[in-house]
Amino acid sequence: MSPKVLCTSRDSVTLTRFSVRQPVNEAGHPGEHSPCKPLIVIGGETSSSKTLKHSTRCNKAGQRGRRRVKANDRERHRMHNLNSALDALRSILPALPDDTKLTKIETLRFAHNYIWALTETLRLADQHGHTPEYPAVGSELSSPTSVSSAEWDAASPAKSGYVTSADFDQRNCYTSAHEMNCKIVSSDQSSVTFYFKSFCGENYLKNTVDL
DNA sequence: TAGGCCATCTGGTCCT
DNA sequence: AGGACCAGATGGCCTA
Repeated sequence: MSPKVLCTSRDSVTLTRFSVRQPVNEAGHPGEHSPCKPLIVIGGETSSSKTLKHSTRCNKAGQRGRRRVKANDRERHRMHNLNSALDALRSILPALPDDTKLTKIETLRFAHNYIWALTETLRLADQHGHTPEYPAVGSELSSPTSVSSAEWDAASPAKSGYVTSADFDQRNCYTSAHEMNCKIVSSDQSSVTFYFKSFCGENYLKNTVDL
């Protein structure tokens, strides 16, 4: 499952696996508009307006239809912005080995785990008396390597300063539905190695950060 | 073919 | 009144 970028619609990205649907009117026929900007006219029936009452009703329906079209456009735009933000989040997460694109929920969970792992790394660095050195803006973070589920299961958390994500959540009065998604497996004066679940299939990742 | 994921439409609610 | 946000419904595409 690796959709490819097809086209941009305003500030958004459209994916080939999700062809932009033509709007379907009440008769079920697709519209004739540009694929990147579906338009649906609702309540815009034309009438010979035999009576003022009928005309008023049609005008109200037409106004309602125009409002609905505008609202649809705003909603589309809003969701595109949301997707852009998710893409931005994906772009700063470590690349997966097979370059698989994370789904929305996977992206959020992966980010949660990754932030936790990095937070723990900083905490351990501080514990060892290091001053964290942040990479220059635009520089690449080290990419994690793939870990088998067996290796994940076998990995023992580091004894020194080890904290589970569940502990982390408790310290912050959170409850976590998914515990133990990260493991600090080793830490010494010079580096911290952690495993974390990517939430993409059965992928487990390993990363070592130099202190 | 079923299930997952997604984009879009839609009506409701809240806020300015 | 109009915009932002949200959740439900719908239907298309893809994969196992």
